[in-house]
Amino acid sequence: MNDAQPVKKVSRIQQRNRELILDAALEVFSKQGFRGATLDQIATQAGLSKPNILYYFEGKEDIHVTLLNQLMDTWLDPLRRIDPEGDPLEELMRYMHLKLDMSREYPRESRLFANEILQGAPRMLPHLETGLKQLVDEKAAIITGWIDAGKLAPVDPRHLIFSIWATTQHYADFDAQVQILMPGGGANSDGARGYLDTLFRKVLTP
Amino acid sequence: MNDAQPVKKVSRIQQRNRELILDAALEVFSKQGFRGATLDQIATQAGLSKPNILYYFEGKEDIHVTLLNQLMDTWLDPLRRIDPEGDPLEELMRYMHLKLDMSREYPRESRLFANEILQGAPRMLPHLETGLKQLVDEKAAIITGWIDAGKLAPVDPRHLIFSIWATTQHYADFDAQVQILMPGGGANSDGARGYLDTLFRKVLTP
Amino acid sequence: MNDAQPVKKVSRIQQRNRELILDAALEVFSKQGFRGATLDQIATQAGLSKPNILYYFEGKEDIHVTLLNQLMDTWLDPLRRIDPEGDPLEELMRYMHLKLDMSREYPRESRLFANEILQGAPRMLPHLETGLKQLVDEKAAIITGWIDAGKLAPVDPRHLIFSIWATTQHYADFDAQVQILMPGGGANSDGARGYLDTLFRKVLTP
Amino acid sequence: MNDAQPVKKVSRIQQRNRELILDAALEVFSKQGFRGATLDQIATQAGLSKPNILYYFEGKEDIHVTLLNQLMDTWLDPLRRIDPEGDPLEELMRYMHLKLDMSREYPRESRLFANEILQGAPRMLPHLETGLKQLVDEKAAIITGWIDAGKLAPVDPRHLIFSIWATTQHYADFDAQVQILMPGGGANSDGARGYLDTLFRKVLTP
DNA sequence: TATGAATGAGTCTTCATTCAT
DNA sequence: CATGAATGAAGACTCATTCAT
Repeated sequence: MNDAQPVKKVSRIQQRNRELILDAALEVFSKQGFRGATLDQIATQAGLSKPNILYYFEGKEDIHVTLLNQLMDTWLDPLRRIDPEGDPLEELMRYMHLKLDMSREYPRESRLFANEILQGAPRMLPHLETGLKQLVDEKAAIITGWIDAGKLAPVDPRHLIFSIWATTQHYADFDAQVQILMPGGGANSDGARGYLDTLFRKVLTP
Repeated sequence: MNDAQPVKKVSRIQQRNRELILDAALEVFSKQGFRGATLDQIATQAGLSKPNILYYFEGKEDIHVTLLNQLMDTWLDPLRRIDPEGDPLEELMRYMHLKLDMSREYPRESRLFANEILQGAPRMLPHLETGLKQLVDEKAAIITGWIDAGKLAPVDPRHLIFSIWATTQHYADFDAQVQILMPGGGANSDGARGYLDTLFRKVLTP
Repeated sequence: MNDAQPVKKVSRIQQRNRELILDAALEVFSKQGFRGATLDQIATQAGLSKPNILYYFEGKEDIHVTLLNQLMDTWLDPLRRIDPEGDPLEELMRYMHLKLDMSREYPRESRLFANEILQGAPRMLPHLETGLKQLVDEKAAIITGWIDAGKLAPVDPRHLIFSIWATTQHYADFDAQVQILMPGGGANSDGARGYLDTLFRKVLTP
Repeated sequence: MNDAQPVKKVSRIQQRNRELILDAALEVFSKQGFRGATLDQIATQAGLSKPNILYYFEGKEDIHVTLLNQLMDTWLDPLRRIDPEGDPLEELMRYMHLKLDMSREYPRESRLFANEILQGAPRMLPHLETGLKQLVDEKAAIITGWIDAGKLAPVDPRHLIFSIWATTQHYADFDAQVQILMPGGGANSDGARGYLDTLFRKVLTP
């Protein structure tokens, strides 16, 4: 039970440092964008030396791509979970709330993604064209089915999805603006939740 | 009547070149972000030499700030036009449609703005804190007045505004994604207009 | 007669600096090889700043390739001049002496070339496979014709050419060794000329 | 009889690893030159880790110097074997053929040596100035004696040696070029042997 | 012996900006 | 007004070598 596990120990340092680096990079990339970020900033943020960063990743781009790949999975998970067997309205409302939660909990990831799409998604096009498109097509079909069954108001499913993305991610991506414009600096963030609940419930209810 | 007017002639060239540069810079900044853009790209795009660019502007930052300043005016114009005397629902619906038009006609401006806010608005904070905040406060008060008068459904006016911004600008800022996900590459863009009209009409109708 | 020629003046600076750089690069590359040479050394040798070097050339490789391209022409010129109509023995002896002269006058070029071939000619293969091969084939045919006409002793023309190259370039490429081994430090360099004259005259005379 | 012999065992591993490293280093140095080679390449080629390489050698330079030292002995052996008592012409012809054999069998060593001399022999000057020079002087005296005895045609013995070196090593050092220029890619390598035999026999025969 | 991890000193290259005309 | 030439500062990446185990 007290077996030495030197191999795993080594692996743990690797694991730990890769995570340190990815977290630091997420911080920096999400704030500065890919071109604006420097390895120096990432290294400082991670508490490692610059060459040590390059011991764990092949280069700046490698770090960025690794982040984006990891992100896609987490990011699309709520959409994947929309259950064709569930109650249509509640499934979609739950999806919207999950997206809002993610914007609140993972604003850096949201901004990283926004940055990438804004630049034309140079490093994500393949991901979007395969994984994302397929998933959206599938879920759009489900929504259409619900509408045809009279369980939802008739709306274009893709524009519906866009509007959920746009309104929820707005609180992460445009946070600087939100903080300025909300009385009390946006501290009372439940306003958004209530408003968006009303908004989407009204548009979806048949 | 045949007086030479060198000063004005110069001024015209100046005017023209400043516009050339700003247009080129908008193109480049909106695609690459501030840090990702280079003076070389802007110069090439403008058809001018690099030192000549710096004859008209003090530096890269100066160009960027000038663009943002110019942008703010145009960008906020539709909001300013919301008429306290008009019909509440129609005023807000018109505002939303104007914003959607702007996203369609001026996507570069939208992306430039999005880039800036994403980075934390380092070069626009003053603008936001004074001009924008004041305007939003003022219009929020108007909306609140309309709600209190029973002419609109009761919604938080600021979150309403955010959702209008988010949903309309989405089509400019996340265009790369929209193009991939919409059947036919998003060519039929009237779907968005119809959907958003329904969305906001439903949430606003008392 | 004293017309100002501003355009040419500009061109002259370019011309002059490109030559400065190429000469400096020849010095450095021929001594250190491609990988061993640094832009710093070339810049110092040329009396220019490092970024200024990169104003005139696209990079280290560009300088190297430019040098090699220029070199090929000069280097093959003596071979090109072998005249099918001339006296066979004298044509070949003249060629050998020209090659020896070039080793004496342009030892840096010889070493640059030797370095490149030693590394497997990574940046010259196309040149060798087209220009050089064609030229050697052509001259080999001429030599074969002379041999068939009984005007030269029967030798393999390609190995003959190789031996001329090897023996003459040796005095440039292996100069460090020659200097050590020749009494008087190889100052009396006419020994080589006399020896090679005898060597090739004996092997070529029918 | 069952005594453990850890020291000798260790020594054997040491011996084996030093040889692995030197062979790998020869491969890499001869292809890339000293500056162009990296410890990583040598380690990979040797199948050892980089720090392990540095356990056996003090550094990159140490490996290189060790290689050159080992090389000198082997390399000069054929020259040493020229027998003052033997038949002059046959001794020298045998020497030439031995050198040609070595170029064929040990091209990496030839290139390593050529690289070093090309760079001005920075790490071999002492060797050349003592061992090599003394040996060449000695053999040159023998050749001179043979010439004075009328057993060889009168040629400068040092230039004779240079030409033997140059012509035979050419097939190793300039192999990339030879492969391109010889019909059939130089597969039929006996042409060189016959040609050089003729060449030197003619120049040496009194 | 052996190696995963780490780094200081380069090395190439980019770029906003300045110089000189 | 305009631009060819030039550069200091910074940035990504390499590599021989050292550290820690």
